[in-house]
Formats: sequence, structure tokens, C-alpha cells
Amino acid sequence: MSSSSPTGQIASAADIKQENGMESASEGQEAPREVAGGAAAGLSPPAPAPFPLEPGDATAAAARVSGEEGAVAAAAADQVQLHSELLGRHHHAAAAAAQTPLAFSPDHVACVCEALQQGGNLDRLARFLWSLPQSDLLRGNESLLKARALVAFHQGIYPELYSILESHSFESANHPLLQQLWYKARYTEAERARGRPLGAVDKYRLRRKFPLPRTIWDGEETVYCFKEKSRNALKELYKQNRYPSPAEKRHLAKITGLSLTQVSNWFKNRRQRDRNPSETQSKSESDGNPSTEDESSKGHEDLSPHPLSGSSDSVTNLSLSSHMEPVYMQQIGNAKISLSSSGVLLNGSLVPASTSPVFLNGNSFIQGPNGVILNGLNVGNTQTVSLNPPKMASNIVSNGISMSDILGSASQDVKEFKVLQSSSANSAATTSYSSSAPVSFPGLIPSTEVKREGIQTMASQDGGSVVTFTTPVQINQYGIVQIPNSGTNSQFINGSIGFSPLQLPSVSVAASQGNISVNSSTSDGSTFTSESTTVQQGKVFLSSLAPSAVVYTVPNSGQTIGSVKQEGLERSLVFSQLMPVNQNAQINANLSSENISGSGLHPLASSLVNVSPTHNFSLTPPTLLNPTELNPDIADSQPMSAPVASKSTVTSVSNTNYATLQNCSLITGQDLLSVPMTQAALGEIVPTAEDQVGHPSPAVHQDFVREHRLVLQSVANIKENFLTNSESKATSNLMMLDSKSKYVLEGMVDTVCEDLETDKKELAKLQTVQLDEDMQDL
DNA sequence: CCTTATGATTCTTT
DNA sequence: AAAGAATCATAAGG
Repeated sequence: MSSSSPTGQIASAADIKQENGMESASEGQEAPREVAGGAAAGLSPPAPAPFPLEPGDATAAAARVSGEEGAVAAAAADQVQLHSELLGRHHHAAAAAAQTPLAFSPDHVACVCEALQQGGNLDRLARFLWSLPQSDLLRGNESLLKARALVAFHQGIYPELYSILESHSFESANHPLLQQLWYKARYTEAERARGRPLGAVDKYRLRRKFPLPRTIWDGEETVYCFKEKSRNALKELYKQNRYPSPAEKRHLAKITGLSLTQVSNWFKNRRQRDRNPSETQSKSESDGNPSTEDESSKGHEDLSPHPLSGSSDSVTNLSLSSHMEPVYMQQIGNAKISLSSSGVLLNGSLVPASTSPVFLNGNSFIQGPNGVILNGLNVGNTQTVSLNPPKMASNIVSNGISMSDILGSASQDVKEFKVLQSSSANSAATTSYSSSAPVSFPGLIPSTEVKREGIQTMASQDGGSVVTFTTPVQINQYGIVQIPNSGTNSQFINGSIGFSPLQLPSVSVAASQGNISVNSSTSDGSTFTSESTTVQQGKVFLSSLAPSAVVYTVPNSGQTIGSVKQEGLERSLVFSQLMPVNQNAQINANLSSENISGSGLHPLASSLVNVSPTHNFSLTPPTLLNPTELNPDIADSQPMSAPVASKSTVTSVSNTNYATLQNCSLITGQDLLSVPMTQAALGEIVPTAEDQVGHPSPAVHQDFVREHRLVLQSVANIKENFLTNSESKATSNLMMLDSKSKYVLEGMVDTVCEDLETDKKELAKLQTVQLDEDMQDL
């Protein structure tokens, strides 16, 4: 869209923002090309108003805008000067009362500038700027500068525009608009010089020739409409999971600022182009480390279970070498996991540096060589899940079944499988459960048919009641040990926990309203967030289904109880909710090996579930989190009572960055109680309308807050973060609001004006700008 | 003008 | 509804 009329080119801020952000309420894919082409459909050039300078009402309005009391006297001289200028310029003799100074506080000037900008009346904005004293113009107020830039653009004074843009480092919120100004000014200049409209190539060359100054650009490359950060986030997740769940997509969309469709398209395209490297696939782009994804995708994009040999291409310090034992990743069900050389992905979370054979299947189960299954427990960055018991290191074959065997059978969705007992230790470890029915445990039970659909569920769902698993394990159709769950969803484990090898490191459990967030609080600080901790409406089950299951249950209500109750289920540890679940309460679950052993745990178990005495479980108020928000899978598949507005908690936006649930819980603990304020404070990361629509409940707000906190947390961890995205999104929202409801601005201006009206009437006479009219237009 | 990369679209399949 | 396949359109770069 080329036009010689710059004014017509400048959309309202909202329009430009929409253009640029390519993401509005809808999740369509409308924007990118508009961005590219620069053709904003919604541009509606404001009708250039005539230039009537009616001293009367206009001055009154201007004066209303103007005066903070303190500034009046100070600016008196300027105002006198202003008056002279105005009189001289416009030949208006109206300012008979030129004696009285007129003052504009910077805020008011900014307010008026913004209002006029929003109103799109650049002529009036220009007049207003003219009316301002030089001191104001030089003050460096950003709104004023922006207004000046707009006016300069509007009037075709491009050198001045460039000067303004280059001379002040603008807030990122203003970048989109100013970038548009910059480019369009360049285009227009070139068009004028050339005498004909520019083509896309011409514009491209101009963009290259006149790159955006850093004052209006954060330096982040935007290629093909997608910001590099967004792209990286997509790639990161793609490396982990080529088939993200809808929740993951939503989350990704949120953190990248892209629409859900764009995310889906991106994955689709990416998969397609990974599939067909033949056709024009240099595939080299691939974010710098093509190795990982190529490895996983080129060979077999179906992601069917494949043994992953600890092959070369160890991008990271994959410590597979130390053990030279294969890592098996298995996909069952809908969750697909792409192999990553830098670690093992477990349900969207990366488990780097696996030091021992680990079975990962799609349902978030890790199966160790000794038949240990960490059900839904994720392994943090450095909290390597090392399911390689030192004593049982040789026990790669789980009870007579090789890993590959198990893998294969499981991958075929066998409804049942038998495990052969080959390890006496293992068998001993499974001798007795408190469950009424003997529970087969793969790798632990000799020749036992493991399938168990019938669940022996815990007692109650409601808070306050002690929930105790009498059946430590449950084998589902996939042959996966599973903690009894009232639901059928195997994904009921949601959360994260970091295990250091053979140990449960200090873990802080942040539970709230059915969710528990566990993050390791080890000194290394590495935390891990993912969606595989038990969440079940008020209960959190962190279950390490070792030969002796450990079950932590947490009440879903806020009542506090006495202490951690360790029920010595045979081979089982049960933390019932007999603990103060206070936000600040830290419960020291002293689970020394002795204790565990004392409670009947087998040495094997103790080696796996070895909680050192210093490890704490800090439980945050259960009411802080929505039960569903941490577990999109549950939310999607289980009709839970709570509103399902949650997003994926896979906040692992990159390999190396994970939002810490602990922080999240803390934040939520502080903020969720005042949701409105929190959301307001988090305005910059208020989700897009696409996500908000239909979820107006407070719980949703909490979700939003929480999730965004997650995002922010990850941001904090990432050097290059998505903050800019968030900010720009906020801008979008704000601008959209402004554009769609001008009354907001009007009200704002009026409010400002009203403050001044009463005692500044005399000053009003001096103002020669028709602000009344402007305000009405606004 | 050509090539490549990439986002989006359309249609088909599952 | 989601994924795949084929294709288009445009940006980027030579």
C-alpha cells in the first residue's frame, strides 16, 4: 500500500499494533501478510479538520487539561511566551488575557498528546504541540516526543521525524508505532524521489538500508513475521515434543505472542518439512542445533518407540556415556515425545543427563532398570533422575524382561503384560502392600499379570480428609504402574519434582487446591516445571512408584493439620494431609533412610525414595491454585468442577529454563488473593482474548496470573526472554481498548480536565487550541 | 530474476 | 478435530 499521504498511512495505534502483533482476539492467521505488505486494511485516515482556532471553548478545554497547581507559576513565563507565539502564528487576537500564565504539567501534556493521537487527529495534535512552550517540547516526555514524531510524519518533515526517533530511546510499547513511522517515512521519501510506488523489493531494500534505530527497536529480529524468540520457543518445544497438546500449544501461543493457529501451523509445517527433507529442505536453519531434532525426526518421524542409542551428537553433556546404557523413550497414548539428545523428555519436560536407562513413555512414566517407575514425576534439569540404583546397576533388565521387551510390549498397547521376576531384591521389595489386593508391579512381581483396571482409590476427594492409598500402585492398560486415581485419566499426575540420583532432594511442595507443585530446592537452583505431578482436585500425589510406593497427599483445603503423617504402608509411604498446609509452613518430612526402612521399606525402595532429613516439603495454601491449571490433560479429559482455563504448565520454554513452581506458588500466594489487582499488575501479560473469552471466573484469573507468573518466571531465568512479547501484547491490549472505546480516553482526559476546571478558568482563556472540540472528537 | 525459507491455505486422511 | 500433503505467497538473499 503506497500512498503519498502519510496521514492516511498511519493507522491508529491499535491498528498498527494489530498489524504488527498479528495477534488479536482471534486466533486466525490474518496478520502476517498485512505486516509484511504493510497494507493495513483497517486504516481510516482521519479527516483533516480545518484549522479553526476558536479561543473560547478551545482555550477552556486546554486549560482544563493544563493545570497542575504547582506547575502553574513555574510555567508562567513559558505560557506567556506561548501566548505570544500563538498570537503571532495564528493571528488571533483572542488572547486578550495574555497576562495569565498557562501551565501544562508534563502529565497533562502527555495525556493530551495521547488523546489526540488516539483520536487520530494529527492536525489538532500539531496545533497542540505548537501551543506548547519550548521548554515542554524539550522536556523529553515520551508522549510528547511520540506526538512530535507523528506530527513530523504527518507533515512530511521526515528529517525531523528521524531525528526524534533517534534521539530518544522509546519505550517498547511505542516501538511498533514508531517503527511504522520510520519505515513508512522511508518509503514515502523514496516514493517521492522515485516518483512511483515502491514494490515489495524496494521496500525491503529500504528497510535494509535504513534499519530501525535501537531507540525504537529492541533489536530482536523478526523474520517472516515471527520473532526470533517466538521461533526459538517453538523450536524448543518442538525438540521436546513434535506433537504438542492443545494445552501446550495454547501455552506456547501465549508465551510467544502468536496465535494458536500460528503455533499449530508452525508445528505442522515443521513436521512436514522434517518429513520431507527431500524437497528443498536444506533443513539447515533449525535453530542452530539441527542435530537433536534431525536425529529424532529425520529417521522416524512417527515417533514410535525407538530405542535411542546414546549416539553421537551429544549436544549437551548427556551423561549417557558414563553408563553407556540406553535410554528408551516410549510413547504411549497421545503424548508423544521426541528424543532429544540433550536429555530425555518426559511429558514435555526435559530430563537431561540421564545417567541410566530410563523408560519414558508417553504417559509420563519413567521406568527404571530396577523396575522403578516414577509415576508422573519429572526430573529437573540437574535433578537427574537416575534410576540406576548403585546396587542394582546391573539390573537393566527388569525382572527378566529386557527394557526393549517391555518397551515393545507397551508400545503395542498390550493390555496386559507379565513381568518375570528375575531379581530377588525386587521381588522382596514387593512382597507386601497394604492394598487389599496384591498389586502387581512390573518388574517387581513375579509372573504376575499386571493389568489392573480396577482401582482402589483413596478415601475422599475433599479437603481435610486424610487420603490414603491402600493400593500403592495400579497397572493400567499400558502396563504402567499408576497410582490409584478416581479418574480414569492416566495423566493425573501433574507437577514436577526433581530427583537427584537415588534421592529425593529437598523438595518444596506447593500445593493448592488440588495441585501440588514440587520443585526441588537444591542448591543448584535448578528447578523444573512440568506437568506430571498428581493433581486431583484437592490432592496431590507425588508418587514415586518404587518398589515401595510413596504417596504424598495434600489436602485441598486450607485447613491445617498436625504433622506429616507417615503411614507405614508396607512398602509405602503415605503422606496424608495431616500437615499444616500453610503457605509459609514448611514441613520437614524427615524421611531418612532409616525411617523409610523402619516403615517397612525395602532397601531397594529406600535407595530410590531416599529423602534426606533436611528435605523439606513446604506446602502452600491449596487454595492458591486451580486444580486444573497445572494439568491441562486433566482439564481436557476430566470433567472437573473447577473451570478449565488452564494452560499447560510445561513452562519449559527452553531446555535450560524452567519456571519454578515454587516461585509460582509464592507468587500466587501473594497475588491470587487479590486477583484483580494482580491481573492489573500483570496487565502486560494478560492473555489474549482468545484465551480469555468465556473464562471470566476468578479461577480463570488465577490461572492467568499463575500462568503468566510462570512465564515471567521463565523469563526471569532466560536471558533473552519474552518480556518484550508480553509488553507488546500489553500494548496491543491497551491500544485495542483505547481504540475500541474511546470513552475511556475521553473519560481520562475529562477527568484530568475537570481537576483543573474549577480553579483555572482564567487560564483557560489563554488557550487557543480547540481542545474542547478535540475532546469531543475523542 | 532466481532460489530458499517459511507462514498460511486448501484439501484429504485419520 | 487434528494431522498430513500439496501448494501458494511472500520475505530474504544472492
